[in-house]
Amino acid sequence: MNVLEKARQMLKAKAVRPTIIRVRLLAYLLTHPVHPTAEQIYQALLPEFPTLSKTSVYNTLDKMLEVKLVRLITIDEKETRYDAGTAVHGHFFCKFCRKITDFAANPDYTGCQELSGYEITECNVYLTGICKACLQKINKSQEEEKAV
Amino acid sequence: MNVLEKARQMLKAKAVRPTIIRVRLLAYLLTHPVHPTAEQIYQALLPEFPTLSKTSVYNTLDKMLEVKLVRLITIDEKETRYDAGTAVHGHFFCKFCRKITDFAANPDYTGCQELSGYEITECNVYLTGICKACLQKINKSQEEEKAV
DNA sequence: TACAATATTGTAACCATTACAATTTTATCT
DNA sequence: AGATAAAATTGTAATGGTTACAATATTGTA
Ligand SMILES: [Mn+2]
Ligand SMILES: [Mn+2]
Ligand SMILES: [Zn+2]
Ligand SMILES: [Zn+2]
Repeated sequence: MNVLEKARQMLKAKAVRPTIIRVRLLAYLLTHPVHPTAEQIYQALLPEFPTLSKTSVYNTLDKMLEVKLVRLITIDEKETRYDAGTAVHGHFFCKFCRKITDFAANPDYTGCQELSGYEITECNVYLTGICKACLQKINKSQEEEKAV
Repeated sequence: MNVLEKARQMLKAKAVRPTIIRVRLLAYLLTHPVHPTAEQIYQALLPEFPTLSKTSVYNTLDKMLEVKLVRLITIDEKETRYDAGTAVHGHFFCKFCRKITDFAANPDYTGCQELSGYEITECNVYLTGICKACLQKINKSQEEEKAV
């Protein structure tokens, strides 16, 4: 089953009409797990849907958020990002390249005193720092500076 | 030592000039650990500083973020909130009353494979749901509905 | 095909945040 | 104290992501 059919199935399973835009947008998220912004999604779909409006992107994302096919990533305060990854996982945000990467995280706060009696529906673990690739770049440029 | 003097000390320790606005703003955060927005901070300080500008609030907060006297809470995608709480802790966001409460959380991701070689500078654990008080309100109104 | 419900579009507005130049305050030196 | 320079604060305007809303197009059903 290709990704378009998969997206269609996922939408149907959540009783969301699998319109062409919804299917392609969800398929885009599934095949591009880089936590894109609404703007990036819009730009990516524009060639295929020349009349696409950004409002449709937001509407579609809102719909999918409602039924939990997509989750919101607010680690970058500048703009919201979206993730079709359903499995529980944490997010790391690199301050240099601004990329967001996944990592394994499955925190359990059921035993937490302060939260007893609370109903928890979403969980996000956000780490911020510098990724390996950027650290290497920084080290390299520092060495070059020393050499001069 | 009162909170103003404490705020002054904290600023000095971070080599940030303890100007009157900075001292009062930090003192406000220390005495109001409710994770206020920039707007709320501005409104709270306005009576004391009638000429206060919102730019100053943002400037002051940015300065304190730089030296880590304050941390950013991005759990509510609508607006950024600020926290002078330095100790490691998690945040719970109630979708109904929009209050953010603290809870004990000290995740350790040093052994995480995906992050080996990464430099982690910030850690945020965000939980979203419905707080105890709001759940009780909802239950009560549901009972009343039944009764009618 | 006709109809009603739903989805999509285009435009304008909203609003938190930022840019920036002008003004004021502060620290330092004579 | 007065002069000077650096830093902080202010006011205004702009930015940009997001939302409101009415008009248009598409879809499902009979
Ligand atoms: Mn992810
Ligand atoms: Mn807190
Ligand atoms: Zn990076
Ligand atoms: Zn609540």
